[in-house]
Amino acid sequence: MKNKDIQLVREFNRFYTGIIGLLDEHIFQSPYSLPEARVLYELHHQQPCSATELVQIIGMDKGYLSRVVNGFEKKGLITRRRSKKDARSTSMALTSKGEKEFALIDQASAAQLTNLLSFLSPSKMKDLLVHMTEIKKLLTKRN
Amino acid sequence: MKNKDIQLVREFNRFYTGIIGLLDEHIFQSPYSLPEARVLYELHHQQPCSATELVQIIGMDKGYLSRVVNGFEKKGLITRRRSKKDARSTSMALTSKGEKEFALIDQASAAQLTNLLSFLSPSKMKDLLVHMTEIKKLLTKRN
DNA sequence: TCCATTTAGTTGATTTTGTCAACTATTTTT
DNA sequence: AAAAATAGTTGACAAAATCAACTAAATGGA
Repeated sequence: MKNKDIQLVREFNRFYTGIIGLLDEHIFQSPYSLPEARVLYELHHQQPCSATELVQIIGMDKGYLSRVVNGFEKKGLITRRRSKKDARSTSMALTSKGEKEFALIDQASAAQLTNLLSFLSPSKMKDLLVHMTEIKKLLTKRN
Repeated sequence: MKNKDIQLVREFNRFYTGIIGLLDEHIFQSPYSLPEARVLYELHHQQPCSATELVQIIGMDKGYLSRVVNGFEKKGLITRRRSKKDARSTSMALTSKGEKEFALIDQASAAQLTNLLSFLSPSKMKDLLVHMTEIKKLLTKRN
């Protein structure tokens, strides 16, 4: 593997880290922290699910997650009930209020990205997607 | 702009955030924190430079940077001297020890990436670089 | 020149974020 | 039934980041 190649990939990584940082900024104007937003996102997509599942997906400390999730419950964003199969674990899901909050963040995030990409012509946008798709394919090992 | 397009870009962003997170992990085995490593990186590339310059480039709080940089000085990684033109600002540069530390981190980082990409054939590697270059072009506004 | 304003950097206080280990209550294994 | 493993909680702490007040120097007028 060529050294120069690695340097170029690193340069792209630095570049894209900046882009992602830019996009994460919108969260600072919301009442949720980045990790909270991430939990909300995964809850939306995984529900119903247990804390352990979220820990595995997000790679977050379980103690930390426990607090985040307790906060959500206090705010009425989620419901929790003990699993009947395994009384150690709880089954979590977003309440309609939780879904609303998620939708708010999610839409703001999409809007921010839309804005960031607004200068792209439809054809350039298509190109962008092709490149992204290809990178994802290339970096997802199995084949 | 199509809604679906935005969703796809967001999916790529999530995917790539994971990749970058994976790569950042190597830092946890080094005696430097992520922000310290970042400062070291920028010092290496910008030196000689002032704290204000680093603040602008990295987008870091100046108080925070001040502490990081003071720590570096105590460890003998950098030298500082008052600028003659403007006695408020200091001109910083890496010492040879600082350069050595930077090189260690930098090489470890490159090695980690090399490892991550080791399964790519030379031709796939070339493809990857093409896509990255194109994305960078597309997202760098001016033209 | 003098004075007000701006700028570079430091410091203390505080908040936010994340980590770790101990602990309870269950479940699984043997 | 005892031992080991697992889910989640909690307290203590450490690391990362923010903010405002402060010193010292520079700058831009009146």
